[in-house]
Amino acid sequence: MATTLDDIAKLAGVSAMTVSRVINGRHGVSAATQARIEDAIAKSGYVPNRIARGLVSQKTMTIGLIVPDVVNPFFGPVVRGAEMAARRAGYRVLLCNSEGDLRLERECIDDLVSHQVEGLLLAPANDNSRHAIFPLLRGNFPLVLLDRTLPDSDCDFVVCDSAAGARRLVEHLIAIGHRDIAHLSDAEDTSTGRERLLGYQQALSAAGIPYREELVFRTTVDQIGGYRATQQVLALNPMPTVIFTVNNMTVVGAMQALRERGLSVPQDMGLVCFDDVEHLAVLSPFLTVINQPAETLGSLASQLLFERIAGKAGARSRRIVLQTDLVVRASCGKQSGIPAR
Amino acid sequence: MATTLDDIAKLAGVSAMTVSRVINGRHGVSAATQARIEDAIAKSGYVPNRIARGLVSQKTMTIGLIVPDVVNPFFGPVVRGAEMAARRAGYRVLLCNSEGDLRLERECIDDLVSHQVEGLLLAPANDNSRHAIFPLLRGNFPLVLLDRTLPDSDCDFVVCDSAAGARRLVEHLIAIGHRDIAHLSDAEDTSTGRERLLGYQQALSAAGIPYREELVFRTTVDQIGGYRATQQVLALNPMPTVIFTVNNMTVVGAMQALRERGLSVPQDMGLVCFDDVEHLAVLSPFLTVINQPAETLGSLASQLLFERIAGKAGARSRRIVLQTDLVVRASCGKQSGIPAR
DNA sequence: GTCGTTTTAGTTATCGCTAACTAATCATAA
DNA sequence: TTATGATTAGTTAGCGATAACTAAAACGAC
Repeated sequence: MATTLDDIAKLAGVSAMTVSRVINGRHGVSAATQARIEDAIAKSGYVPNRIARGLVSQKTMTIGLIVPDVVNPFFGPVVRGAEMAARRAGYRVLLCNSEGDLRLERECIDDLVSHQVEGLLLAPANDNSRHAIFPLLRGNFPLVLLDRTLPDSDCDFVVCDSAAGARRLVEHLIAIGHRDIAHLSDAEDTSTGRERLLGYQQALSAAGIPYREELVFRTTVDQIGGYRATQQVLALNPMPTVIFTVNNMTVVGAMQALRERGLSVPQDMGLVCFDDVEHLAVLSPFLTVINQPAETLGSLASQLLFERIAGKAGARSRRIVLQTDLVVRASCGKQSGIPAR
Repeated sequence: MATTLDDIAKLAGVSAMTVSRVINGRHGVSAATQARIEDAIAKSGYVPNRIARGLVSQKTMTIGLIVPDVVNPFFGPVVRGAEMAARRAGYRVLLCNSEGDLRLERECIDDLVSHQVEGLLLAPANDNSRHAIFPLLRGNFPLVLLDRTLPDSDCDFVVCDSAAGARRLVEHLIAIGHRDIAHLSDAEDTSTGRERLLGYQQALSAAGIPYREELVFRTTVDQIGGYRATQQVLALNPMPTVIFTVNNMTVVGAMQALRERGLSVPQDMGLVCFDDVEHLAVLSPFLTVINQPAETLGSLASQLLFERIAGKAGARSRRIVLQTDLVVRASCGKQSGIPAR
């Protein structure tokens, strides 16, 4: 296991350099010597030490990927897309889970840089993540943001068009007759949250429906946040007819709160959200959602990153905005007969 | 960005060794010098190179984690559990997605070893994964298997009691009146598949119901496998009254096939499986399942691994078998009034 | 004031590997 | 035969950090 290049060299009766040449497929080694060395390598189960190689070549063949929540089904495909693209480029992915915590996220960034990743894919926790990436940007460190953009940060990114998606979703709600539409938004410290709120407002405005501040609830974008915010929604009098939650975690909490109150969807309350979930979509297709191309997001971001690492990217930052799909199912109520997809 | 310890040393007008001492909090540096060095570090944004440090100390502070499918919601919590436990121990996780492919899995293993991970968590693709780990076991490389065991491999592992889980699930099906129970099993090349089949047989046998080979369908444990196998089930005459699928991916394919044939669950056909899915469980709790403690699986496996890495584990392999929960919901039919959980 | 001890800082070698150079061998051409 | 080049293999140095040792001050005790 712990064999080194020198061990192999001794075993084969040659110098370390000759072994290195064989391993890296360089010419300048006779067939006989090569065979002897390959034999020794096979026998000893030798595996080259990439760490040492990386020290010399300054290439570690790893990139870092930081996501706020690996359990969120949205990030599964993102990770997969990024990982596959990385593999195709001969790279490995160091994955970190920031849990949406800024301190942890910063720790992850420092740690990954310290591990000499050649580039970083970051799905930021929130706007304040920008402070952690400023040093990277100053140092021209290859970095691609994912899912969310950051203010004041001139940087490559791949995101979805949250405003357009939200607008389309709310337009649909309006079209089927909803007027009082509650929105569970995040604390307005993420680009996605802001844009989804914007899309919500735009759709209302286009339909001539006044925007009512009291129908928008700030929450953490997790299950418990959705649960609490929904309790607030249910305290309204009169209640809205539908709830639009900012993502697929809040919608779970919302559903819990609705069920606790004995309200059924969509009869008593409509419920729609951002992010589709594969299992749910097939096994119980009832939630009307905006579906984001998560795997594409991951693989595109990887590709941008590798172009940067290879120095093929130029100084200007590249901004990729992917479009989303409206998937109408039963949970929005009214036209509940509309078939899935 | 590319600053090194030597750069800092020059900046502060000291030797590299003195800087190293400050960074590692060793004593033997005067307060004045220390302040000067810390100043230089802060100004330059220097981050120590762990790769180089690892070369000297032979500790990279990384472990590898190989899962067959990051998109499978079962593995999300597993990854999270492993990652969090690793962080608590000061380690980082190199995540690889083997896609259930043996060649890819072996590549991942070699690659991770080559990256000098100090240990490896492996959720094996199937029994043949054992060939890839034999060299590791021979070399006493810290390794913990996860989710599945491997034949002929004396090795730490953390798995769930699949046989007991399947037995309990099928016992329930029998108890509510099912007699013709189809089972979508895997190709009988994984411990989980075999044990779930065993549990199925045990439950039948205990109830005096003869085991019928023609009700068991071998399939790949993914969506398309579940889809195809279910088509075969539906070709049977007479059809069984319920389908028990080996995991949460096959159940999705099964559902697709049922829907295509216009069959509804549980009225026309019961459907149950291994693995719960958080979103599904809350948003649309209708699938009767065996729930596995996935996050615990991940964090326990990590803990075992760190004990091994620290040399506190001893020669004997530790075998941890976690118990599962039966969650009865509507999809198994008959007693569809039973509330969720 | 001398000796010994402690504190502070610098030197050297090394982790495993490779770039760049050098040395030795052999073949070929003038 | 000697010069010229091609081929094969070895040597040296260095990637960035640290362990282990050494050297130079600084301090106190007698």
